[in-house]
Amino acid sequence: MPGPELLSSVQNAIRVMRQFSLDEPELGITELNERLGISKSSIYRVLQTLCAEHIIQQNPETKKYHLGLTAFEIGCVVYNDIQVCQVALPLLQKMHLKLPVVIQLVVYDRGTVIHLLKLPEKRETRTFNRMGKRVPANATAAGKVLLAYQSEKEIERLCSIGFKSFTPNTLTKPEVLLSELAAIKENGYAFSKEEFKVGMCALAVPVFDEITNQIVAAISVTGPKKILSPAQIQIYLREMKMYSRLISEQLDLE
Amino acid sequence: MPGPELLSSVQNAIRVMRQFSLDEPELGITELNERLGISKSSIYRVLQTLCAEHIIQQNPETKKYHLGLTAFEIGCVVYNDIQVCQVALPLLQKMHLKLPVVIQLVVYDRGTVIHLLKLPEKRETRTFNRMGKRVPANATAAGKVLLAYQSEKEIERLCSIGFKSFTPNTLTKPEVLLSELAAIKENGYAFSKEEFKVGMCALAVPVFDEITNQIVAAISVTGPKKILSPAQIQIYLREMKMYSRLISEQLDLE
DNA sequence: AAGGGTTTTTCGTATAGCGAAAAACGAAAA
DNA sequence: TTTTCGTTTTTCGCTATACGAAAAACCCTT
Repeated sequence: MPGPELLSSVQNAIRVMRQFSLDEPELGITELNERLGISKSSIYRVLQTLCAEHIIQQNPETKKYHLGLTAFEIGCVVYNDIQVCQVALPLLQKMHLKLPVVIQLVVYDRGTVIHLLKLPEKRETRTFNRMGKRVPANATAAGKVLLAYQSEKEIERLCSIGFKSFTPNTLTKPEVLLSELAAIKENGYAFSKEEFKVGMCALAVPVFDEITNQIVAAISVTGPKKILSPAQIQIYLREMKMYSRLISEQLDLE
Repeated sequence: MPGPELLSSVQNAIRVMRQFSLDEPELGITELNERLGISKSSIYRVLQTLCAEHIIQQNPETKKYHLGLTAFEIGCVVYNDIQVCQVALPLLQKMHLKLPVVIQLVVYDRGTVIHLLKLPEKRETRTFNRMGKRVPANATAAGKVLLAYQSEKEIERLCSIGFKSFTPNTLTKPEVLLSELAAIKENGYAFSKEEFKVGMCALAVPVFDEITNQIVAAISVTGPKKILSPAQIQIYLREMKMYSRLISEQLDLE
């Protein structure tokens, strides 16, 4: 395997783009140089090129750089491509009317999950933020559901890499995780009790594609410990499973 | 001004990324080669590089390429950066409860406007799609509002380039457009009667930053001709102006 | 006015990235 | 099956390109 040679300047450009995050939306050349170890001149040229296309924009005040509207535009194309978002949003909004808790839709991506949608605990609250956030699959209910239905090979691959821990409850031992995944497939849902954030619990169910039988996403409900009492859990699960089925039904209709 | 030299392979990569759209989410090497006039080998190498980072993914069935989750992830960072989205969404949702029509939030970008949010005519409908869509500023109500408050220089620049027409009603003549923009600043709102799509009308008001007094976005209400009767327009405007003010007030609080 | 921190620019060199063309692949037709 | 056509990959030299180091310009802060 020669591995087709990749374009190093494009790789640099991508590495630069990925440095920007919610926590650090603005970065200067020196910071990027330190973080990436790419020479300042290269960083500068990469930024110039990305700026010319408005993938990145420069703040004239601070001289620092941040992601621009073209990046947003491209990201939206992906979002609109992802069929399950389009189908799920109106349905989950309906569910949200009945159960005004934090409802999320997430997909699997190489050992992590990415948030596609997030409905807040109450209407009116600051809402769809954290869309696009990536979290590890082993530490969340939705992640575990998605993991449970991945191929053995993929699961093994992740086990061989190892898992990060976030709270004392995070599942990191492969043997523990594997039996948990088996149980999840058995029950059709996953529960996470403070495995990612202390004090927070979550419940998740899979969403399948009816034709291929592949898992395409997971729906999760998140909240503080007390919200998810055993009695409540049953109520939530009922709704979640129903909406999961509704989404599945609509998935291949178009 | 020598114009700092830009990285051609990065430029190629960007041009490739931008080819993907809602209408053509999947493209092959040959198609990209035809559209961009870049040699197939270069296209191939660019795609390989982007694939390695999951900016683009290859459909193993068709061998064609489409934008990937990393592109979504990056786009979301931008979205979450844009303060006005975060502030406006819950407020516009409230407005939407009172007025269940199509409500949009858009920003200006070099002669065009980009949709940040779109609330559908009714709850439950397929909703936030068309986020990220780019439309010309001269042909929509929101575009005209945003244009009205741009610098003279910018407006002149656009006039010198010229405007595209979409319907018989589209404003393309600079002198007509300029007097329209003056009227918009006078009235504090813009109206578009079938200037972009036949049968469709729209109403838009500006959203300002209270500190800088700069225009940061526009709120628009769109619908078929009959929805926007003169009497209705007054009702809509009242609400729109109120919510615009509410958004402004919250903008710099954080 | 001077200093430390930036961001830009310059410059020579090595190599990365280019295009043309050949090879491999794959689906559909014969 | 074999052939054909339209893809996508790979190969291969050459040249232009993108590289890093270091110098220059800039810009706040003191």
